[in-house]
Amino acid sequence: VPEGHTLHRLARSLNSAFAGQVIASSSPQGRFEDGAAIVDGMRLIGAEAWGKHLLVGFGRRRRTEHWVHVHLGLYGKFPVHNHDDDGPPEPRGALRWRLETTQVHADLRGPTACRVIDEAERDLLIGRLGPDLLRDDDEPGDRELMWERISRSRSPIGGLLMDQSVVAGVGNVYRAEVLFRAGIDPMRPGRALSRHEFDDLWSDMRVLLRAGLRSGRIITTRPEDRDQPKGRVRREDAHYVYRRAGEPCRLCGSGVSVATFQGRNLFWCPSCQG
DNA sequence: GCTAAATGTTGAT
DNA sequence: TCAACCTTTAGCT
Repeated sequence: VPEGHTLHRLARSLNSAFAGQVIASSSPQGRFEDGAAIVDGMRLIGAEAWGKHLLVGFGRRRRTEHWVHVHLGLYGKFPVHNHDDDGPPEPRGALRWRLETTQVHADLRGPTACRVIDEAERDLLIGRLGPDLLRDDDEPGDRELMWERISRSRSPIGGLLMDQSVVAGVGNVYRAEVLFRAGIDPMRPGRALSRHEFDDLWSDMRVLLRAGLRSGRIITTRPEDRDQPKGRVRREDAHYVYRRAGEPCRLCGSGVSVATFQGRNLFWCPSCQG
């Protein structure tokens, strides 16, 4: 479930559960033993998301002394649970990192990255990421930077949107859906986009990401394009092209295509995306 | 009940 | 190009 919106939601839920609290930290699985021990007994100062990366700050007082960098990868999970006076349940399976207070615990499983870093490494990480459209501290210059990057590139726009140094937080679902909504062929070189097309793409990406942040789901279809326009959006109604290979396009009825591009499945409608 | 594939990235070959 | 990460779900039996 992890595109950018998931990580921002995770940062929120970690903050409401732990921010300002002294926490116990452990690695039942053992693969994060040393790191978990460093922040054990420290105060969790705050969690923040940058694209698909999560940074959790710890310190003895108010100042952050260590960051834990977490990346969920394809199927990592980091759910927060309440528990009663008996404490959290006995760890089961591969539990990389557990954070706990007397009331709540959070269990991290299956991450691609989980390591303790310092301020300099954090700056390095953030520095290699493109603008994150879900952060409210983004500057107008970010958009220009992204336009420069795209308008100078011969690479397909479908690849550029997945490049975290071009834009942070967009994944395979948003990539496919935002290009469909814009009517742009994923294989079109970045430099072949007009400024107008880019601006529309940028705005729509922001709209879709923010909707995902609000609802916790990636829903990109307009009600009138769904098979069932009313009520809760069913999973099979949520997207225009993502994972709909062979099915009829919601707009033109012709078959949705799929191809492997850079090791990932790319979905698009050849007739709507010119 | 079992298998394959998945919203991602890194590092080795 | 591929294995690793090791969870969850869809689809098939």
